[in-house]
Amino acid sequence: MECLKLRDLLSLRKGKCDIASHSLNDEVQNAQKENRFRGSPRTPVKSELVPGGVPRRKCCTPDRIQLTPSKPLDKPSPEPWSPTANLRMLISAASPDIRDREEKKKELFRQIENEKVPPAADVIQLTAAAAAQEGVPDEFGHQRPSRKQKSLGLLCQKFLARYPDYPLPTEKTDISLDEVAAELGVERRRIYDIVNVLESLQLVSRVAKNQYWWHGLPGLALTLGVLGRRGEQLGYAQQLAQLQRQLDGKEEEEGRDGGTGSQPASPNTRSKAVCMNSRKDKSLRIMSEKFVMLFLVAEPRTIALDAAAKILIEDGQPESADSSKFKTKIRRLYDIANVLTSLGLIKKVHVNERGRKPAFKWVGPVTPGRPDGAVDAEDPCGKMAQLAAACRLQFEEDCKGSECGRKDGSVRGEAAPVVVTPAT
DNA sequence: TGCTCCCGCCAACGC
DNA sequence: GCGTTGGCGGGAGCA
Repeated sequence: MECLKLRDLLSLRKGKCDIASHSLNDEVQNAQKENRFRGSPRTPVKSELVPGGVPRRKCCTPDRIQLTPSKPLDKPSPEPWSPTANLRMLISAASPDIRDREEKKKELFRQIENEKVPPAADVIQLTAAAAAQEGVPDEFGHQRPSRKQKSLGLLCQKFLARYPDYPLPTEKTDISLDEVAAELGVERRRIYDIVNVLESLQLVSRVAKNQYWWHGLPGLALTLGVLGRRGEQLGYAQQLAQLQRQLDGKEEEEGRDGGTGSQPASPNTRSKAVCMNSRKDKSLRIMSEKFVMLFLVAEPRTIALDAAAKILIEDGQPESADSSKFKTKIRRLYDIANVLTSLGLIKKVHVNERGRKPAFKWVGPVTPGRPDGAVDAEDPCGKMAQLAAACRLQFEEDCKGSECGRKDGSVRGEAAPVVVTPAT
């Protein structure tokens, strides 16, 4: 039943598959769209600020915004049984964690909307997390935001709060990096970090210098499907399992050689398609894609940070997996993880190996590309599996007859992936 | 003490 | 040459 409704959703966004495969893989087209801004150059968000400069969560098109300025999450949806509503309900029902997150999200929006005249720097404090932690007084007794209050995750939440989760297919929401940075009171550099990760999930796409389009969550299931399949084709599951075994057995050795002592994954498990050396290939967007791929193919869906870092380092530069590279990769993974956590796709956990080993657990929808539709141990009712089935159907429908459903599993703009052979 | 990750330098890139 | 983009690592906050 739910699946049929999701199929209806697809009819609204035909061609999304092309978009996904395009921006995931087609560097050439990315280059072509440089400075070719196809939409209206204005950023509607600015006009939606309350006098104090607090961004108000958008729920629809700019026109409708003026008519219905109240936030969408606190009011009944105008289309309570729309396909997207069904999907959201499924997601929400599937996990208490996700329900908690929704509540926190509502609280965040509530605070942002209710607070009056907050200077940009103070906006940082208007979050659920910030409410629990006061800023640190400086030498003048002023409250300066704590480290947590300035975190990328929190910044990402505020960023996300500006745009509707499920924009109408017809509406084009522009994002001006300069404006967003100014309104959130941060440097543009930080916005790049967020946008890059969002771009890896197709939640936004770059249309010109400083300009992005907001796509929102409707295409997320499709994107996860594509990433999941690519992850499988790249042999990430085998790499991960192999590395996990190595890490488990060589903890002591690892401590001596700076944390990169494990042998690189066998060349057989590395696809030529992912060899990366250029600046672009090392971008946060690519790294984020691969990080997500790891989650989508991993079983269980918990990945230690060091394991992910090793795979991502060795993916591109097997010969230079030194300690500094490892540390840098870890830093970047933290950046990515913060954004993914804000999106509610992963959550931080610790695996019990010699105290607390940082790891992240996938709490988002199960990848639709996964054939098993595996039921989480924490999902005994199988609601996640239900969502997985819905997502899988959506994914397959979207890809039917389109290039991203090529038999070899490759996607448009990308060479057919090399068949990988797991190392013995 | 080690984990976490903010911050901003500066180089690659594109026009 | 200049503005944009974003890799990178120092170092400080935090548990």
